Amino acid sequence: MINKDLNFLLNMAKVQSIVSRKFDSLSVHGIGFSDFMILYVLYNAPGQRMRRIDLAERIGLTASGVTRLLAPLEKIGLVGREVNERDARVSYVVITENGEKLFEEAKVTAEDIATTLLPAKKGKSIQLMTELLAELGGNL
Amino acid sequence: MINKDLNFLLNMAKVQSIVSRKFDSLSVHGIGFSDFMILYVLYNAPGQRMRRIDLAERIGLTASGVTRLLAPLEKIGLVGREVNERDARVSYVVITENGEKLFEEAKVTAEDIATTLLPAKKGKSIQLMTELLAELGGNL
DNA sequence: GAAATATATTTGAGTTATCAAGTGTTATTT
DNA sequence: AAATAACACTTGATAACTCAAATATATTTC
Repeated sequence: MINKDLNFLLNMAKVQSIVSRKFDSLSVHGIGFSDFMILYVLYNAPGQRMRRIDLAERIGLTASGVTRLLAPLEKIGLVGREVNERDARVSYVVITENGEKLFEEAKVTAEDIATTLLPAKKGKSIQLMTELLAELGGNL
Repeated sequence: MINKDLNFLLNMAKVQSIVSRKFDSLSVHGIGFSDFMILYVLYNAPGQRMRRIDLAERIGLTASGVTRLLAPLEKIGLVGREVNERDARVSYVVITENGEKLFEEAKVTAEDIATTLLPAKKGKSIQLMTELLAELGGNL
């Protein structure tokens, strides 16, 4: 009916839709899936800081999307903003202490949800899929 | 840093984001990714028709989302609406002749894009991932 | 058979993203 | 050094969803 590649992409879209809805409905400590992703990346970034554009690239969104996601996170104090002395175009995003704390808590919940969602005994499949995703740009 | 299951889900989210953006920017015959999915499912449904709620379940969206996606598709004549004589709550979605025609054209483009996006030689990985996705509800 | 419950769909309000265009700054030409 | 291009980011308009509640039927229970 449809080739394997397209079939794969359609099914990935469907699964992603189901998974993200389940994640958000379990509402991991008041933040959404993308917010969690941002905190995760910042938490592990050298100096806990990144340029907005690099952050966007890293999580697979556009710069615009990142600007809009960060605004509320900044407002509730999970991230902060720092200028670059050498280049006034750049403004770094920094994870705050509160952001780190919240991430550490949310991480536990998120891992739980992930493990619940994924069928056990699929360790090897997950490994393979993670490798394939990495080749598709999923190198978070 | 983070367990394998969660890492997998984060990477899937990222890849999905990249893929769907690429798909939509190539604008497959004026319809979006989800629209394409709807036409695909209807095209292959017995009688080319489905209840809205079954369609929603099938593509991994909510009934509400389906209602909103169908409205413009109906307006441009790619799908139609039919009542169920036995149950007045139900209204079937039917793919129209124009809808079928457009799907057949869009399918070619979509398959091309999918194949371009996925690295060649990954036949076996795709197979495995498709199987795992099926276990996660990705049985389109 | 009336009342309570369940089901299919739509709607109102809000969220999370997009693209294209705008702003301000830096780097590169010429 | 003035003009041009490139870059980082934000903003306005819009799309594609979500959830919770509303509407309109059907089905079950008593």
